[in-house]
Amino acid sequence: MNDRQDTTDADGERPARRDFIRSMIEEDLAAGRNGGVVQTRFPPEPNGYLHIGHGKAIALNFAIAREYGGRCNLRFDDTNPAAEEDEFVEAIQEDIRWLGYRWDGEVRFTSSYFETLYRWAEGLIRKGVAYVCDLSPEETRQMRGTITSPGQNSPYRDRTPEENLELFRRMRAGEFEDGACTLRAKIDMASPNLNLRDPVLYRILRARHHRTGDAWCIYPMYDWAHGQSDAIEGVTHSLCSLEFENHRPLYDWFLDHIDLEPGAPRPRQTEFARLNLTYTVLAKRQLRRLVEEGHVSGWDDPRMPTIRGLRRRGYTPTAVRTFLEGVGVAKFNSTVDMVVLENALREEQNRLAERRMAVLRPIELVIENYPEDGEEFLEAHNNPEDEGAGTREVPFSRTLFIERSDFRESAPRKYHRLAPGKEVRLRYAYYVTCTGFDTDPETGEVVRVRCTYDPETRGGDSADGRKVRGTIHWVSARHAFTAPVRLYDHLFSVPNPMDVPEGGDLLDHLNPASLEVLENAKLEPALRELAPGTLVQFERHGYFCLDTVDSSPGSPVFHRAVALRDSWAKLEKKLGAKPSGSGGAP
RNA sequence: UACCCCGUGGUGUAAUUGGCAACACAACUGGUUUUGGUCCAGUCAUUCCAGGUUCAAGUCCUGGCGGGGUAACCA
Repeated sequence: MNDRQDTTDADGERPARRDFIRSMIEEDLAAGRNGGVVQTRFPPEPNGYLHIGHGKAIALNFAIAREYGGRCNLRFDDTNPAAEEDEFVEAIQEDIRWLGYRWDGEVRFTSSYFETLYRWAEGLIRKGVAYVCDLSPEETRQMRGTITSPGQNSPYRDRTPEENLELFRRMRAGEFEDGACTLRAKIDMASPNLNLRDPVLYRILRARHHRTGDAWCIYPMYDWAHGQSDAIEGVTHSLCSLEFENHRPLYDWFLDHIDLEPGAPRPRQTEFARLNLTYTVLAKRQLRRLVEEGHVSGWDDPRMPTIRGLRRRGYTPTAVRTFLEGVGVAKFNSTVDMVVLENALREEQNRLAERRMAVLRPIELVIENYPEDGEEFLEAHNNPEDEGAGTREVPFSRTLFIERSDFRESAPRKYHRLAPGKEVRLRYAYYVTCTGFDTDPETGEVVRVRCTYDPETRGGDSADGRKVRGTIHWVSARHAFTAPVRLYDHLFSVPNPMDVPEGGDLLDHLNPASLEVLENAKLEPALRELAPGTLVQFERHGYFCLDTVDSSPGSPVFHRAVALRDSWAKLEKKLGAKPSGSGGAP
């Protein structure tokens, strides 16, 4: 678990880019703070699956530790047994490892520090800065005041340390009902920072904890547990998201009031903006809703922004990391365009993925001058970007399938594909010229395209040097196999789904076309041997893989991880948008 | 209505800490191309506004304006 040998990145490299956090760390280093040590941590609560937003925090913490020769712990912040489960402890570790990050030493748990935390709490009581309060949750809330008005002191605020100590021990011993009392810090009920209005340190809660079982019936609150756990682990830089900014004074207050080892590093909290992505949501609550209400197939649905969803979708750890480490970090709440994530995959896979031919929406193409029973095998490059990927043989015959969209009864302007009288290249095969097409007498729909081929152009080159503008992909009807192919699109149809008009619902923005299943895709034979999860490029379409969940031997299911850029679609849209009067052919 | 944080191209981040606003993505032009992919070249910002300090301000000061966060015995 703590091995580092398969960490993909080299250790100790200085960051190529600087941000306010790295600048601060370098300042600390220059000033000789913390004895030149940099230590971070990733502190998830084990109450759900990780998503790409967590990925940003993971990448930040682990990358910083790596860059400065420091350490990064994985610590489960398990202080609320009512919400946490072992299942998530396992899943979270798996996801972090999949991303390619390795934490230092053993996995940590805040629950391992319960005893130390408890002792420190008694210390606060002895110093007279913590007290047992018998107010009910509702009373506590009411007396805290509001955002614009100060709170009032609890009537239990002035109990003596002796009395508090006894009460606190009885709390731990289980002598009081759940919710009967709390331990609170005695700070300032009039503070403009609500977090300093005598925050609760411990509540009584009889719930079975996933690690400590029934050993405790009092549990520390986040604020009390977090900074102290950082201190215990020697964390120097405690990075968290912006909403904890107002907690920082409390974080520091606790550190000031416990008895830290002299000379021990004092952790410092620094906040950064969490990741937002267009066309999706990154809030645990919303994601859970999508799963529970069945709008997706589960936490690993390829449309989900969860780490598991991305993995199943076909994203590679390096592509995700490239994205994560490239988005930068700042204190400004921003939203990164989903295309940046997609682009990271495309860019990587352009170099790596082998090419195959797949016809997603087939229409028959008959080569009238090709021998009825003819068959030959043509050589195709597996990856034009990588000579080392070699070549393969693709079967060719008289009847092929081509994309429906590669034929038009009459060619619009700038359309370089098949239309009556037009010549195109069949990739790695021959030039063909369209001679006609057949339609269904009932519907008028084109059911077959006819053409003749030029035998002199075998392989896709003509000796006379004539140019064809279009190259289309194809599969041999006799040799191809049929399989379902799923096309995924954004889960939501608007860039910011959280922007819901009054009375509306987030789900109003769900994209009804986020999943399209093509049941009749025709695939070249080489695709039969594709390993599950491996990405290949379907030429002219995008990067696809065999679904790891829904495929079974003999019945493969393919899906698209990300589409190729499609500048024709863009052009066509633009041409179509032009008023018909102005753009007509001469 | 209180307190805290933040405002740099369409988007996300830079700017040697006061010295010609840079990189990536997107968009748009053009070129190459047996993927309308890739690749190559080019275009795209008076740094939220108004004052002030300075030879010089994205950076420092003042005041506005705008956005976000905060009132769990959640994290």
